[in-house]
Amino acid sequence: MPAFQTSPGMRDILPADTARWRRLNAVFAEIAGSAGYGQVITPLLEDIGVFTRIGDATDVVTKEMYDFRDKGDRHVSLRPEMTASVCRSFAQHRPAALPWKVWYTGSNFRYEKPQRGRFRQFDQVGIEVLGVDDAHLDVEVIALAWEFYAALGLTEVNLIVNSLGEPEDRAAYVEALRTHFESSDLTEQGRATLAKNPLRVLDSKREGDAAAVAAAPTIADFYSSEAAQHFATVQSGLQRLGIPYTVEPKLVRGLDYYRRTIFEFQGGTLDSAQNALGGGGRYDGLVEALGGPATPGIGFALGVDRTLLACEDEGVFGDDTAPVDVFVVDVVGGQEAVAITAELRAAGFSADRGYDNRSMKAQMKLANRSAAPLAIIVGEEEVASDSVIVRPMARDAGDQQRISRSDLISHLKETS
RNA sequence: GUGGUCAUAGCUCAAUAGGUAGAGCACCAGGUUGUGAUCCUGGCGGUUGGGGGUUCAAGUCCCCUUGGCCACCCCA
Repeated sequence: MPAFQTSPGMRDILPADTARWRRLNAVFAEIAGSAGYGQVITPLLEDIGVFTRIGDATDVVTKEMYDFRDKGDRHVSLRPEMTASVCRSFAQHRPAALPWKVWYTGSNFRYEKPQRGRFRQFDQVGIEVLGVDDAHLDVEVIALAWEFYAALGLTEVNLIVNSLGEPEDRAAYVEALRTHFESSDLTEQGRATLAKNPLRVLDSKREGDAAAVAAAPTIADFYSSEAAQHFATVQSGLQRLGIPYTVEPKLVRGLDYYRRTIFEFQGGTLDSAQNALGGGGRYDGLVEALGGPATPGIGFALGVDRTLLACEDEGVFGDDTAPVDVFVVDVVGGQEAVAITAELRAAGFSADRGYDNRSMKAQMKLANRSAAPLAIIVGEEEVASDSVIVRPMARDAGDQQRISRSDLISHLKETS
């Protein structure tokens, strides 16, 4: 066992996997960029107040934050999510041109018990839009996430939407829920949840709570006409775009700041409890809570790790390896390889080489393992005749050739 | 945080009722003078996650601890 290993819930992403990470991020950046979103990069560390504004009924804030006092005695926390940071950034810089459309990618930290698809340091990609109340924006935001999954090649993704209504609707509904559950048969844990946040009882997976949850009042009965209209516009927009969705009246989300439209993407292939690939919603009021002007906002965050798990389940990744163009085998000391790889790279070819002056057989094995289509071989004969061997590595790629040393680059350019 | 389960070479796993650790892959070196991918031979490699206990003897039993996984919880 190694003397040191990663902390619980944290891990190294090794070269074998990072290609997928880069692809995922590249796809996301492309989609967000094509819709007029700019990237925002916010600090990993924020004043803890930025996050406590999110709400005191969510475990993310009350139990799971990596908070501590820095050397200046500031109470800070590693960010447990991105939305609050983005809203803080908006309140701090007050961009004049609205809407402010941004996307981001990065790590978040939550001190939870790790499981598959649930890490203490986990990555998200997401977007936030501040300053527009339009229900059509809700449609755009949801559609972008949908497009992203499609662009990755995922097909088993289910979109679930709901509306929490206007703040007053939501408040009235919460009271109705409280009344209902207080007179219902709930488990002990269910009662504890009820005391903190009645909405979350709807999320219970305990059998003992199932009957009470099934009999609970539904949010749809509490919508004001504005909320109902907003939600109807969102749904008709999704239909117009041909995006399949399911309305789930019992969908509630973990963070307390959501109002009106909320949505979640579930992976059809993920049978574990961690099947939420991503989610988001409207959070009008969050910027104000962070000291900014009253500003409507909406966005989503998608879990990179879970999305990658879904990609793996659906087999959307082909061969990730990106071999170099050329592998240089030098059995005359290595100086030739130094010069040749430098020339090749300067000419635009990617090139790797063998080291430690190993035997030709050993270096050829390295060349083979590198999957480079071509090997350049330099031995005594080549040095003596001022030439190199250019050897195609594939079985059916023909014979090797001896090329004049000075013609190497031009020869490769002609044949590639 | 609660409950359950697992932990053996770099990786995937073996090891009869406790008797003192093995295979495949990978890696390295050879297979008659420069050339890989197949094949053959050999080699490297583990105080069996860590600590303590029971026993003549523990990878195999007990306790503690660390970590993975699963469920609850929470959420992406």
